Amino acid sequence: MALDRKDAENAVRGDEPSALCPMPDIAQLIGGKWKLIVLQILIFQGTKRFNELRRLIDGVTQTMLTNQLRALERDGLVSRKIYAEVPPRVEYTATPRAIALTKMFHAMHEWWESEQS
Amino acid sequence: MALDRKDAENAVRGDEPSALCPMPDIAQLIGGKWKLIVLQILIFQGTKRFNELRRLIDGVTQTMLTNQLRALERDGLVSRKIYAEVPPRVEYTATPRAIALTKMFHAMHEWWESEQS
DNA sequence: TCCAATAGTATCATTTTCCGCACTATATAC
DNA sequence: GTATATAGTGCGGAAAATGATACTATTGGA
Repeated sequence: MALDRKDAENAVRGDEPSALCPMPDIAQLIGGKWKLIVLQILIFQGTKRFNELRRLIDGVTQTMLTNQLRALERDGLVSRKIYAEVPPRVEYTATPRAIALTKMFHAMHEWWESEQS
Repeated sequence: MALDRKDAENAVRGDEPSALCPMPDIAQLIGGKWKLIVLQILIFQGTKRFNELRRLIDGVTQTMLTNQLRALERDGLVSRKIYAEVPPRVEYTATPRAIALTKMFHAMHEWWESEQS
């Protein structure tokens, strides 16, 4: 059920927020080649360890996965728990801040599905 | 109102779609430094001409704006109408496919707002 | 006659992002 | 004693994205 132009313009003038939040700032948080994929997995499949993510994400390198996870952690979107074991174990979990993105993922998903028709 | 972990996991197992659509494909369409900004403007503020967009988007160069608009047009997200006038006039409009992203923008907006608290 | 405005294109430079490879530590298993 | 697994770090380079600059066409107006 696609919205038409009228709906879209109402979204600006009505009670609804205008959705004109700063995209560059948002891109800073969830942009980049792997961040959305990582978040998608952690949000919808729960906690994962480093190498589990590595295996789930096709084509990601160790370096990049580390980078992106560090950035997500810095921005409070994932939490990192280290277990003092050998071999080492590190688990990554989506924070509430990340889980609040669930609706956005669903909206994206619906959009994507409607495209495939 | 942030969702908790349980909600997130239910989203996978319940009737809801899992929201595990391919992020790389989506990034192809709406990734890039300027695309989301352009779409945001065209969706929520309606049709704009080239130089209007240029003035609205802080820091964008002519080259990049042309690039991104061409890419969006190729992907059926904006339509381009040329008026045979002098000086030339070219108007860009969000297509229904782009307007269907409205919900996603709203979800992003809500998320962003909830962050600022 | 020359400048202004619009919507570009072409070319090259730069910046940012990303990848490959080698390297580390540790304890357990063989 | 050697190999294995995990979760990394560090370095250098390639590739992709982005930017700067100069150029085009047209015509109305000073």
